[in-house]
Amino acid sequence: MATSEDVAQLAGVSRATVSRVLNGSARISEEARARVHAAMTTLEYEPDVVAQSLVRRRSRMIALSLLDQEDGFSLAGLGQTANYFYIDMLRCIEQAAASLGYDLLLPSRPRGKHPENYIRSLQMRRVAGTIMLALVPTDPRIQSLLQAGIPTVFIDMMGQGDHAISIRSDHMDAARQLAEYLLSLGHRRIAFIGGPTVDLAAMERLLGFQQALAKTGISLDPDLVRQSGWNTEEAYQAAHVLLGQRRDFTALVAGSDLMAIGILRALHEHNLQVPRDISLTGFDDVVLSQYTAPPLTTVRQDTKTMGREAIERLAALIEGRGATSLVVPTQLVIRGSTGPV
Amino acid sequence: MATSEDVAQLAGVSRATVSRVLNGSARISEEARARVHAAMTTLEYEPDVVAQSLVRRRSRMIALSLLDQEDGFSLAGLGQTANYFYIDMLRCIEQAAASLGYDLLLPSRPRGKHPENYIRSLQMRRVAGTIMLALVPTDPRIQSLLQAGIPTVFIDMMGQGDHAISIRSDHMDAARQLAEYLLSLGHRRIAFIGGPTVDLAAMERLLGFQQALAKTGISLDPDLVRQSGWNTEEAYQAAHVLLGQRRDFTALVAGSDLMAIGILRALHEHNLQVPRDISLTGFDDVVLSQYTAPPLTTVRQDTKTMGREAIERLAALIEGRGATSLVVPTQLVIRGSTGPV
DNA sequence: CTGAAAGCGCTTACAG
DNA sequence: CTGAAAGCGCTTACAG
Repeated sequence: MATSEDVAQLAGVSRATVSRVLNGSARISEEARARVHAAMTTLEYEPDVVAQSLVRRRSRMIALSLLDQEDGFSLAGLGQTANYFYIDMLRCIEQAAASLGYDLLLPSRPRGKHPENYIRSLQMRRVAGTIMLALVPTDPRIQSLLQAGIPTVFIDMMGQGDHAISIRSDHMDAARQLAEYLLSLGHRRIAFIGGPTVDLAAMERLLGFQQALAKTGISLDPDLVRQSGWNTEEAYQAAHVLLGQRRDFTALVAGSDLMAIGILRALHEHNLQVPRDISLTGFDDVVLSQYTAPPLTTVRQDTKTMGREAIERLAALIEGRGATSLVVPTQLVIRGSTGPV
Repeated sequence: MATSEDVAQLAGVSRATVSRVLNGSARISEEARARVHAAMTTLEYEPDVVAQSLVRRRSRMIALSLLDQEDGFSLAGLGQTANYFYIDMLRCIEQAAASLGYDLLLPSRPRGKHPENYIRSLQMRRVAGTIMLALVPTDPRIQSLLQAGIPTVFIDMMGQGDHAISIRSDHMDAARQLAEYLLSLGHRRIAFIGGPTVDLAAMERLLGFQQALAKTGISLDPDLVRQSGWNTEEAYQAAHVLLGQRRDFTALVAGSDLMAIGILRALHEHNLQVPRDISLTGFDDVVLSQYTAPPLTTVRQDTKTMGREAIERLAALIEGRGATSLVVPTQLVIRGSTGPV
């Protein structure tokens, strides 16, 4: 593999000059630039990113931290139904990162969970920035990260600082769209099985829903509002409990699509047909929600925009251009799981 | 952040000595070792992995390449139902990598798809090895990788060389277990909607199934054997076509759990009840297959073992200890989607 | 516009 | 057992 020295020799210039054309420095004669370019192509030269990282004190890697409330691994939670949504998010992030020439890194963290160790390991790896996805808001690493000044984008959670912004869906508005749609179908007694309300997104969805109903003078029966974990299993059980006690509602709003899948099964087992007996809605619009029976009415999070904006704004932060937080709109998707009363 | 120079000064030794105790060299006096260790802890020293990579010409990063027949991105395919299985695989890989102190890298590949570029970018990043997951066997990068001598583990596909091994499930035996179970329930006319037979795993599953039936003197009706893409949608459609033509079977074997989910919906739409009218089986045992109605009988791939062995054997390859390919057993999981004739 | 030199933080023969 | 020195492949003031 050719080095900048090889290129310099072939082009008859110094390594400094090679470096300058490589980095697009202005003060280079056209002639030198041409010779260097020629040499680079004949030698198939590609700069050594490790050496660059060492001297620049910064790599072109973005660290990914996600979902690790559970056991400290980034991908660990992905297999759980609670997090299927984030898979979509991840692919959009990867795509955006690649188009800006950033690698994605899943750092191993052998030395315990002290947040300082986490930060140090990021610094030692010279990561340019980090994307934090779906962490619990109390994760101690968040504070350390904000203090360390590593450029950071939080997705789906709050968090700001000089070098940090956040990107989230407009959960309240999403819930409003769903509520208005159900109201338009004539539903008045509506049950709600949401995610854990310690989770901001879950809380916002509940609030948005309540407020939209209130606007029409309808209030949610507190006993018809339940919560469960984000995963399919817990939602399934919560639905069972609810159905054991109450049946006097015509629509049921689930906190997420994957929760809706569990709830669908519970309804099924209670011999309730969807949407004939009960209308059911999800949240997120994961791919799978097209394949339930019936397919789910839900509200789509715009993962593509979120991923692209996350990387672009992170790049701006890295390059010192500054960036602001963003709230991304959602879109109602009507399918077969909802119908008129 | 402290450097080895700082440690050396505080401990009253040279950087060479610091480096030696860091790397566990034998020829170090107990006293020097103790002083260096003391200095390292008071300074909270951690070696700079970038500098190490540069001089050792090798990092502690393992590159991940997966699923990118589609558009060149590693995570792109994960969101599709066809690949939900690999999410499980990934988390097991990450866990194993972390426990051996390897980072995982998702390299961006801006410069087109030439396999040489791919290899060069891995070399420039000094990756220690690569894990290849679920690529199509004709992917040109595979050959280049084998030639370049970068330690590689192929998961779920063949491929061997001096520095490469493969790890796969025993698909034929998995299909045999399924066949024998269905036979024991009294099924004789069985339909099969498998994955694309250009895919080795799909082919092996079909063969294993056929052979197990043949042992009992039963042959699969060729017209009852169909194939579709691995995803939910295509399987759904294939099932529709099949059910439009034939109904004279009592069991249907799907090529994967996610395919089974699509097929389940088609059966539903044809007013066929599972398992009363037709028994249905999946493959893989993804988390979701517990939550279909009814839950799926399937055969579990041991992702945990596969992930752990992949990383451990890759580490062996990296360290020049050598390693051999591995076939991992599967396990029948009986749930509600199958019943007696 | 361009080159010589120093330096990024480590490791590793080479001597002793 | 240990240190001085060279080197990994780049970038960047500093001069000119």
